[in-house]
Amino acid sequence: MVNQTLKQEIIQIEADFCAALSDPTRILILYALNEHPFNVTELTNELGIPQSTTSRHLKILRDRRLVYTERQGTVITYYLADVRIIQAMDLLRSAMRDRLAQQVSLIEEAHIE
Amino acid sequence: MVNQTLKQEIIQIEADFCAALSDPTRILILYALNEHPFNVTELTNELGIPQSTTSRHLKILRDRRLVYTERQGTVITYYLADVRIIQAMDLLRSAMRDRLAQQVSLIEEAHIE
DNA sequence: CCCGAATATTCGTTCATGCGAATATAGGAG
DNA sequence: CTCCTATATTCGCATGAACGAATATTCGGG
Repeated sequence: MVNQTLKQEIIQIEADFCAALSDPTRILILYALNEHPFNVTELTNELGIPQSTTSRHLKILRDRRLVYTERQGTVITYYLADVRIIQAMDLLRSAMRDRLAQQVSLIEEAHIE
Repeated sequence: MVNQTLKQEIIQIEADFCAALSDPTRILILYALNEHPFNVTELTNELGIPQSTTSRHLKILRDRRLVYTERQGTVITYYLADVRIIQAMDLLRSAMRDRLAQQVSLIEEAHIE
């Protein structure tokens, strides 16, 4: 059996990976990069937030290998590292939608009675 | 086009959903519930943590509809709400594994040179 | 109605995270 | 070497999340 400490570390890495996804700005960045690559200035304009905020979020995504970069001169272009990240988000989104729909219908039933 | 405020709220809900997944204890709980349902005491023993901690985490998962409950007397059994949650985690896990493997091979290449 | 077991909540503390402004660094042009 | 643009980092602050101990609630049995 696998070392217990190792297992805990893997789970911790997985949690960190998910933590990267638990911020609205970073989700928007990932979905944007899923459309096509962007550089920092473009993303900043796209999101309408300060440049330092964009860079801070990109660092978090970069450190966790959710995105990667290419430099052309002073411009740095960001790419989505793996399409499975978006696939996972879409799965969560569909599960979430069903949970919320169920919740809504329960509320509606309650009103009828 | 969809209301911008509404879009932001949906993204926020999605972020909250992911935040529920960004804690090692909660990930362990979800994978455990994927095997079979557990009640609070069983989960507490399984995880080896204080009972209040288990309940606190379960509340977070419950509020976000990642799990649901059934009561039998004083015992409350927890169920995984949607298998897609685990599917999404597995997708993220496989993407993560590839990123880490790539990182490791880069380090090994650096040693050779 | 009271007790005990199961579960949930509260409390105070500690640690992590997000923010925008300001500042620092890096690279190309001249 | 200097300036300009693009990007990254630092700073102080404010908010949020996790923890364990202690306490509260809920339910069934007697």
